[in-house]
Amino acid sequence: MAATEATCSEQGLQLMATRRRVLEILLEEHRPLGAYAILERLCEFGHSSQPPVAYRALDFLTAHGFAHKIASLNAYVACANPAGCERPAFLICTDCDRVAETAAAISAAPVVADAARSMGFAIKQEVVEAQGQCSSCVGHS
Amino acid sequence: MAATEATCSEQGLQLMATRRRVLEILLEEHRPLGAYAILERLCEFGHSSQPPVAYRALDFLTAHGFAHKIASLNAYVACANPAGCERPAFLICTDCDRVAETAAAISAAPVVADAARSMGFAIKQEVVEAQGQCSSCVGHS
DNA sequence: CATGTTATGTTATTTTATAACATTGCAAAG
DNA sequence: CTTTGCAATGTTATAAAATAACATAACATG
Repeated sequence: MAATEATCSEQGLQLMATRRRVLEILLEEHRPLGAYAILERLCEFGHSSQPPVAYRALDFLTAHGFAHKIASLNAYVACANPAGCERPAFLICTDCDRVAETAAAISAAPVVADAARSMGFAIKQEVVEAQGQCSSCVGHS
Repeated sequence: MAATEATCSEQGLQLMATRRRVLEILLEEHRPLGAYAILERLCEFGHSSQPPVAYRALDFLTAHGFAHKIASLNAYVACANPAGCERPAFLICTDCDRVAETAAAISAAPVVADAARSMGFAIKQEVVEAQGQCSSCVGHS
């Protein structure tokens, strides 16, 4: 949160009330939240409850790397390392729904990087999400 | 297609009319198609046009590896290598929308694999999707 | 204070996906 | 054969996720 505020004032970004509140909501949970779940929470705090409210805040947060969208869940999480976050990868526990963020890159996967290079494909952005069981859930079923 | 038929009879899977038709539709395109685009095509061939029709066929095809869902697009593509497909990765061209499939695995990315191992996270399934420009589109804008 | 830009509010709609229940077709057990 | 049980479809309705489009407010700054 502090890191985010710092980055914002550095870069002249406006961390407005709604955006800040959405980020707080995401930080309070350690799990991915759907846009509509966020919206519900938002309107408990007196904000309007129309979808664009949530989506705009999420657009802002994800555009600047303060939060990430988990494509395979259609859900959002706060960034674990807003200061130095590039090409994040996610480990999603299918039992407890918690998500761990780790620095990565497909580029770190020689197989894919090589394939891309040999086809002349220029990678701009990556989605790397692994689903499985976290250490707490591994034994339990 | 032949490979798919072979696999089906081997494993006692039923490649029914709708499922076959959906696979053909996906094979004809080299691009990912949304479920509703598929549905439109389907009903041109006399099938019912209710969403579950498409989704059921897609569930079947993806469950058995004959097709894949591209999570970052909410769209579906035929598998490029139904015979030996495991842990596919996708290179998605944002200009021409074409998708190349390549064999991969996060496990192939030491950074992520190590992170998972050190946290005791057991990876079951992976989503690896890169967006960028394919060789034909790289110069053109 | 006029002006342009950035952020919000609001209404409506589109796109994606699933729940739930009824029906059909067919193969294997009786 | 027939019945019984499963797998696949048909159908209606709804949920869930996302965006379009237009109106309004807030506010720095020239």
